[in-house]
Amino acid sequence: MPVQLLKIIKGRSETPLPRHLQKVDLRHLREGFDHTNKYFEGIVILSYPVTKLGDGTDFFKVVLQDMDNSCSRINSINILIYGKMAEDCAQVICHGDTFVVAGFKLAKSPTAREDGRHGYHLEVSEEAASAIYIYSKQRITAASKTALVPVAPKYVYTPLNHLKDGTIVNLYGVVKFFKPPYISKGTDFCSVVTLVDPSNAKLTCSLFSGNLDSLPKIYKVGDIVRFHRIKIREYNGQMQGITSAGFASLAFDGTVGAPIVPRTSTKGYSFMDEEQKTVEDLRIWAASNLSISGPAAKLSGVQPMLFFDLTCQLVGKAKVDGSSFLLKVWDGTKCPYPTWKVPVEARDVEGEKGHLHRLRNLTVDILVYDNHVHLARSLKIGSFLRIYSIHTKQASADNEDASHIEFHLHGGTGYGRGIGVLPESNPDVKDLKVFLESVDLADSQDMESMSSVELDGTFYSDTDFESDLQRYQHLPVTVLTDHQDLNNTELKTILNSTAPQQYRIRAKLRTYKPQKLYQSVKLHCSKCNSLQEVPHGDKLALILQGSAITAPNPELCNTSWYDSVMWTTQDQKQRKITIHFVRHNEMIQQPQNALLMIEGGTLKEIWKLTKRFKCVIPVKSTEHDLELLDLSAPFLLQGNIKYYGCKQCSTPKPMKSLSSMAAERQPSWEPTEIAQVLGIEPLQYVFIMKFTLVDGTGALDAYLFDYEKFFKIPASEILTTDFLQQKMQMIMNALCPPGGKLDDSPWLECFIKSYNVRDAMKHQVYYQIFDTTIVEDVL
DNA sequence: TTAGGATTGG
Repeated sequence: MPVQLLKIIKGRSETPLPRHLQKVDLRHLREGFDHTNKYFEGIVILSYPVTKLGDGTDFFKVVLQDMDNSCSRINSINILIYGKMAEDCAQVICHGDTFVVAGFKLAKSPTAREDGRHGYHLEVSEEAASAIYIYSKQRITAASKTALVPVAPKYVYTPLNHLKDGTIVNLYGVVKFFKPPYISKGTDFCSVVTLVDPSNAKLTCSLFSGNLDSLPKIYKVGDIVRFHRIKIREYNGQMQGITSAGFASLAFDGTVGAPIVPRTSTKGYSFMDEEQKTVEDLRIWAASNLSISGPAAKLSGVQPMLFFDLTCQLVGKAKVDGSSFLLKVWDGTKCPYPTWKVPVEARDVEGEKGHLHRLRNLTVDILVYDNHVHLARSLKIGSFLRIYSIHTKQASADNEDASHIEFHLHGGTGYGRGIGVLPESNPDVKDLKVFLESVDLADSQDMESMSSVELDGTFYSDTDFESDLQRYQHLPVTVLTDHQDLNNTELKTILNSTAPQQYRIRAKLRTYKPQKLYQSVKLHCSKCNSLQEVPHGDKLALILQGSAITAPNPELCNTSWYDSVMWTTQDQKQRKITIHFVRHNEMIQQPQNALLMIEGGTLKEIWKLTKRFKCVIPVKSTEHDLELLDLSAPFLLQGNIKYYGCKQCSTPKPMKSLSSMAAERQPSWEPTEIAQVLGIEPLQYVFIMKFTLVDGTGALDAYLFDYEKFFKIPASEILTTDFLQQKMQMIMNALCPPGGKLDDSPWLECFIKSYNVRDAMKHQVYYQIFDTTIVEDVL
């Protein structure tokens, strides 16, 4: 077959395909069959950016959906286009185009298990005498918008246990080991990084770049990285990663709950909400699956004859000889042992003389050797460093002098030995700066006499010191968002006063209920003021099962404002599922903006749909209209939030009421608006807790009724988001240390209101916390 | 190309 260039044809009848070509069905793609005169036709549902392979060949990947088998479990296939055709094709195709490929080569798809597409992919290139015909975009047809074919993210990330030799992949991982960038024996910088992920596989990567900045900015074990276009090779029976053309990386702090700020030198990188979730999930996984050593060592805590990583500031530096270089650093704490001073002339030390003198009792000399000299020489005075795997060497026993310790950074890169420069934005640097500024140099001068040997255990560890500091500073962990002008009132006075009144108080949290925090989340109707439990998933599953018994009414399919797709499950149950896609401007909206209604879906199926589509509404058919299910089920699912309506205050309307919203210029599908047009009084998620507060004059139970202001965590999201649950637990542990004495508890500053509750039998005064919030740095 | 994790010399 001759090489044919891409053709764009307006209507398919205008230029028919060559007559010798016969259409082949997805189901009939088999190895060993002769596909020479066959062509495959499908709809473009996804395409990826053109990339270059290791050898410089252009590469373009397109995913096609087979319209003849759109209801089959596997109805899409990857098309890999190489060389000139890749670029030609990428320039003209659009999502939704009809795409014909002839003269393809069939090969096993290495990604079939992950992407759920056909077990084979089609390879297309000029060399293989392939031809591609693209029919310009037509109005979306029913099958392509079933969009159970999801519009996948732009990048696919391969779990570490699915890596194949010779592929170029994108991946995420948690750093288990790393060597900070060093100058290799070749022409580039090198960094070696070992990653792990929840698949429990491990991947060691050798990363090279002439540009230091383009290597991943990893500062500690437990950091999370995202690599794009890393080449996978097999080496000594194990998979290995290596930089390929176009390699790019992002790195993130691995601390659960820390802000997710990508560290990268790449401009214009893509980073979606979904990827944010990936990072947070990996953090949580790593927290319980990766042993990350405790808080970093300080000079005050060094042990002789060991290796440690030191975060410090560079005060001075000097050349010693050809193979060693001196770094004078401090971290604000004092090393409890006498330390070795490297003999160099004071005039040969680069650094601010006055500063060097003032800090002389707090700085230590670190001698770095061989391959580290070059980098050490380039360091700027005042910069913040992390020096990895410093050896604390005790002076030899036969030395007549008093024993002292020496700090060496030996040559080589074993165990990640090396020097990393930390940016000012690094959280550890921020902490260190604050600490350095607080150091009273007069103290360290006085301590000089104590420095020889003080090993009787009277030194406080840093954690003791910090918790003491917090205890004595009396800084409250909650603050008022208003009423700053009020004075504090003692709890005794409040308890002896009549209600209703408002007070500012300063108290400690003795205990709280419920202790199981998930039990504190309820649903509240602001109209009738009722509270109810959040329905359990099992209950919802039952309601959905019940509604699936009602067969969808075909007359309610494909109306003026939505398009419907109906199919029957392949399993024994032969369940009928119908999805109604609401149209806007005669078009189905992009999945992330689209609203759909589903009949007969299971909880799992609905859950999956919410990952792709903005809004999902479970419905059932009646004789004349689609209707909401029983209000024990959510009237709407959006993201990972289920929205419920109040049974007492709602008057549900048929679904056609929604058509007016669809006709709006830009339907926002806001839950409150949807609720309104459907006659639903929405319930709000709320935290309800009882805090027992004490201040030395009395004890008072105050209720917390909080949508999200107090904890800065939306009550609506906590039940479905692990890391928010962890965060809330950490906040409560900070407010009320478990098992701790009251002395260890921090102060809370709160605004409370007293109010009367009377019934026929009795009268009681209650208290509620208002206008109060957790301080930013409580964790 | 370089490194391919796996301390300890000066």
